[in-house]
Amino acid sequence: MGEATIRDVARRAEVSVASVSRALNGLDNVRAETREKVIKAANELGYVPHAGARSLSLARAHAIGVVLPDLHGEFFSECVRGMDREASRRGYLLLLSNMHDDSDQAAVALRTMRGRVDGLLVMAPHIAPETLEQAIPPALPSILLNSHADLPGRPALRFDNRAGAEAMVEHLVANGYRHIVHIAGPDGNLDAAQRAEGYLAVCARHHLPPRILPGNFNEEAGEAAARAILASATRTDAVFAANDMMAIGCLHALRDAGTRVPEDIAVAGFDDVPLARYLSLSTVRVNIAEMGARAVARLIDLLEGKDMHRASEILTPELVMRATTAPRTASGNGAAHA
Amino acid sequence: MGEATIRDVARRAEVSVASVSRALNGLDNVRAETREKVIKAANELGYVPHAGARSLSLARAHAIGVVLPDLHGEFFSECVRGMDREASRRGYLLLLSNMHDDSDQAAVALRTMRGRVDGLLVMAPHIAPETLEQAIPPALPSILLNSHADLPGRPALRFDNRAGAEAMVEHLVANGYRHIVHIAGPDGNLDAAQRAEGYLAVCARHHLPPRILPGNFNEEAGEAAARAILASATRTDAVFAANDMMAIGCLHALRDAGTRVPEDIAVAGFDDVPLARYLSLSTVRVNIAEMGARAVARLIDLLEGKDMHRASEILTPELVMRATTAPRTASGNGAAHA
DNA sequence: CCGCCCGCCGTAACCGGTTACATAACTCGC
DNA sequence: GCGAGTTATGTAACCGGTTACGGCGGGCGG
Repeated sequence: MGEATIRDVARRAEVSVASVSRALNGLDNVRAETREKVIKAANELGYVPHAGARSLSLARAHAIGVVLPDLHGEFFSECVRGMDREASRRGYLLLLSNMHDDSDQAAVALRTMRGRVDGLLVMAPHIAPETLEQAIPPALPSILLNSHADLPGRPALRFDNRAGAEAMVEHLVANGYRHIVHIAGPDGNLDAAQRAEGYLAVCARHHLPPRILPGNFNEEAGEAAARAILASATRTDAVFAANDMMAIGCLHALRDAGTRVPEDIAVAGFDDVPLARYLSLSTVRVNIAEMGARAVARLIDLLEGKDMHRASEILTPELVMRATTAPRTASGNGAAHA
Repeated sequence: MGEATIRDVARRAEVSVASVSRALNGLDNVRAETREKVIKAANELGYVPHAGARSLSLARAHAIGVVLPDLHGEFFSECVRGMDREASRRGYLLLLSNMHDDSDQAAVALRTMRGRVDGLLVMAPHIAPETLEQAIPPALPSILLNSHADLPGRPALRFDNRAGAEAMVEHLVANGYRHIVHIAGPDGNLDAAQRAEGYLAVCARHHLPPRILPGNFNEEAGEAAARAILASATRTDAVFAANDMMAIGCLHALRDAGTRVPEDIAVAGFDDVPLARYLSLSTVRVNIAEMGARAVARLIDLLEGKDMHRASEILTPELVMRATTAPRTASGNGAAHA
């Protein structure tokens, strides 16, 4: 019971606590002999410094708080993985708190971080900037991920959703598609809104009539959209969904109905979830892990005063062209592979 | 700069720090009037208690440390999600540290948790028990997840990999398959070893000749295994891979080579990753999120002295039967759906 | 009217580290 | 041989909370 404290080590090594602290932290103003005595005593006692006490007196916790919404699957784990990689490389720990949409809960999560972490990484695409602003302890350096607006003192990192969407729609146009439908993401979601913007911009540029179907990022919404498309009188030769899951739902529903993809209708998504590759779904890749790592890197730079670039940063996603948006040919150019 | 401390609040409310502490923590020995003064002052100053200091004096951090290996994708996120759900429900935070295989690094990760967390959740299927034993600070309550042996004072939680594997192989046998090959996981991985055991047990039970191909949990290993199977003279009518990713790799490679699944060769995996459903892959579902949640629940019970069940716990996985292991018929019973 | 008890509150010690400052010993130059 | 400078060490204050303990005033029983 009761781990050894620094005073136990001091007693055993017959020196003062100050010397123990100095010896173990590698300060140079201790005699080699003393240092050895201390290290010996520490080993014998199995002494491990109490990080909590340490961070209290240093006013440095060497931990960063991560507050994420309830995102699922790859997105979440990739993000955390990237963060962890960078954090552990630089000697920091991650304090994690999922917040489940509810914005009160978010506030609570943020408060409980006070005094445990040196800085915050907050991803909250669904929370209003003002709410966020007042929920974050003002003195805590923090970086916003994929959030709404910029907040005064807090740099942000986000993907250029709009550019990604534009690139994809341009790609569709270049491949000969003209009647492109967009399946939107949920209302109020920033990523979704920006992707829709990109779609609209390209439509306007090429004088194509835009057509947007509602969605919510779930597979079912994609299926529903497919049904709507098939039932509708308006001609459609390509679908650009605001995320991969909807694209996949749509893809399945279309094929089940006997529609050939891409010969009859092309389908594209956004995110490049692992599934996408298996289904040969064209999509826009956002490198989540890298975003996480960058965020951590920037936050630590900020914490350690090495903050060279103080502006917000925008990561450009990459177009991934696969079979579901193959160039349009004179007509269906061969059977779907069995 | 410099958040308000409890002494600032005390000064402003014109009471002592003790009263502030009592008032804010809801103790009953403060006059209502005093409590209000304190709360008012605290709000005006935007006071948020310093969790680090709090945990130092309470010897309670209300945080639990999670040390996970570098697992990817769903497995990781599901696990963390389950943990977080339970933890936040009970007012705890998660301190996360991925350890990247290297066992020194694991030791470091574990040490830095001292004094920050009240308990530990350790998943280390690849680290020897002795190494683990001495790396975990002895006084820190902890629960082992999917690890090798039981350690003296530390309860463990694990999946019954063996039972899951047996169930799947029995299912294959029941569906008429007799020449079943197993693609193994990486050496030294406990999950992998137990799955192989289950496979061997069923083979022995039915007097079927076992055949094991090497693997490493990656998709490529599955593809390689498929090539080996196709090239080999020995007849094979079913493949049971130690995890889904290998099963999926195998599935693709087989189909690319023109082999029909399941008519010519059935394929089964283990894990039930989301991909499995899309590919209609039969598999064994392990509810990772639940394991995470249970682990957290048990750890907190332990911490709070509510530890009723002190034994290790074993979760039984569930068989998920899909198209890739459909019952064997007289012969191929129809075209694969277009 | 006195003593006791009780409710409310403040002072100060404590959690386990770090570190400013004081001190002591020792070197060096003159 | 002595003052200045250097180096190694110890003492105690501090980080920001919690809480044991004691004081004080008021109500109450005797």
